[in-house]
Amino acid sequence: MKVALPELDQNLLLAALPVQERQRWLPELEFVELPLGHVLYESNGTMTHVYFPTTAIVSLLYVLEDGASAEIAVVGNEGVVGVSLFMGGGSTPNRAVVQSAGFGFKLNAHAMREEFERAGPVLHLLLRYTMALIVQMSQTAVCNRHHSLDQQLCRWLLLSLDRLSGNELSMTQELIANMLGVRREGVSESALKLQKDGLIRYSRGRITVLDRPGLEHRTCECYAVVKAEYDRLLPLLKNGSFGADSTVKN
Amino acid sequence: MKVALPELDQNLLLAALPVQERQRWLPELEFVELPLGHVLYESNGTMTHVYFPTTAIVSLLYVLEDGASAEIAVVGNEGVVGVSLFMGGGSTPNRAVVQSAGFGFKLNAHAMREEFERAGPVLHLLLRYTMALIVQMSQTAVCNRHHSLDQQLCRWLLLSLDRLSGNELSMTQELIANMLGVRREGVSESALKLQKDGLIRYSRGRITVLDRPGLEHRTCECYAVVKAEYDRLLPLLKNGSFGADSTVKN
DNA sequence: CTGCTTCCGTACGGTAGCGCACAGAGCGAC
DNA sequence: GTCGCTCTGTGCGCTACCGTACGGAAGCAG
Repeated sequence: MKVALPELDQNLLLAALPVQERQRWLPELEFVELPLGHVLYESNGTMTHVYFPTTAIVSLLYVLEDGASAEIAVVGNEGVVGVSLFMGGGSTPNRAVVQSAGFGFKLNAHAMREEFERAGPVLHLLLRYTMALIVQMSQTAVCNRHHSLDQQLCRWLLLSLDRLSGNELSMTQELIANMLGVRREGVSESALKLQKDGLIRYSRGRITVLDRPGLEHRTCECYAVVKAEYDRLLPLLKNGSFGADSTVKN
Repeated sequence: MKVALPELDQNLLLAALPVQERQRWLPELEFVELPLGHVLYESNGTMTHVYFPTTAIVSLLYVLEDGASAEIAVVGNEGVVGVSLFMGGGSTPNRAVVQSAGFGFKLNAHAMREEFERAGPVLHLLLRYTMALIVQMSQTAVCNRHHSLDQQLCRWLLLSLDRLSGNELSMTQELIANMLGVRREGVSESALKLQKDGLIRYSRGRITVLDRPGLEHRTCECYAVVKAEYDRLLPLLKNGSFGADSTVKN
């Protein structure tokens, strides 16, 4: 019973797989490097695989006709990139791009669909994750409407931080601006405020978070809502009894 | 074989049900009136039913702590309200409120889940619809970020129009403002521009659309993208062969 | 007709973020 | 070193939208 591959458990969805499914998937899963900026899917492009990030973070970006962009949601080791493969349709008008370099597993579309069709615990797991993703998207929509750049930057930093180990992220202001759909100069100003107040340290694409509670205090409610919803929908335990009792009440 | 109930076919999802499922659902479906302003779900509230609007339009609103709000998505006769019932979780941080009075069917949670568990064609139908909903949400997010109120108003009018028969909608500027998450005065100004240019006529909560192509010309790309995606994912034919061949390629 | 309520038009100062332009600072290449 | 590139700070006018306030118009009730 070779259920080795310790990297597997770094992705919470993979970690939650029941033993049987895990066995089935093992030969199909491919451990890949996900370098910064790598585009997993282009908007409306064909999707040949789904990705389960372990240490990487992937942004779902919407790119408008004029080139302007905005982040719709972010996926890290808690999730999977490419839900439309099993949800149906097979493509979305989004671009999926690696926001923070790292690794992950990829699984080919066929295997994914086949597993999904079994309608077993994996289906429910994936659907519940998708539900969490929906919540994140809708929160992004209101946040874009109502909250200040200062608040959104904090939210973004926290969301990224949650998906990384350590308290440092490498990210230029230019890239953050693309994600948030704002000007680089705006990010510069907001980041300076945070730096002046000792919450972060910033230098040429390296951000060190010094005061996480401080960030949480400054951000809008959106961060907490999204986090709470992920925790509620995906109460993933590393000891992995998740697949067994997979139906959330209500 | 009593597959009567002509109202059933007014909701495209119900219309697309294979005969067998239709028979099973009939005794469970309840035809209800959905008056303007009626709240189907409160944020994070328990959901006892899902709703299939026929002539009504339902808005999924996010209401912030300070009372500000924004529309996340809109559901009419093409869809179903309450996806989190089958997706998992059973609640969302959204409020579902009737934006345009009309009718619809409601189905209790138990029946819904039971059907979903059968993992038949209905599951795929619902998931594909959910995918379309996701696209709408993400489009809303970018639109909120990048497009002008003028454009968004046009988009909103068109989305509503698509879900109604006729070219008239009854809607105060106050309500539209709540949906778009802007000031009423802003809506007033934008609507006036449209009126001056002869695209709509507005009077005390009644909007008559005079020049639909004109609206389409003024709106942002978001409207077309969402519409195209709905058409792609839910190519529903009224002659209802949809359930039979329910797997979209790719 | 009178009065009340709802809905809509308008005005005005305030501000967050944009577009643009440019200067300095860190860092690697040579 | 020094050149060149990337990344970051800063300034300035501009626009869209906000908050607030008020007046008028349409419609309903008596």
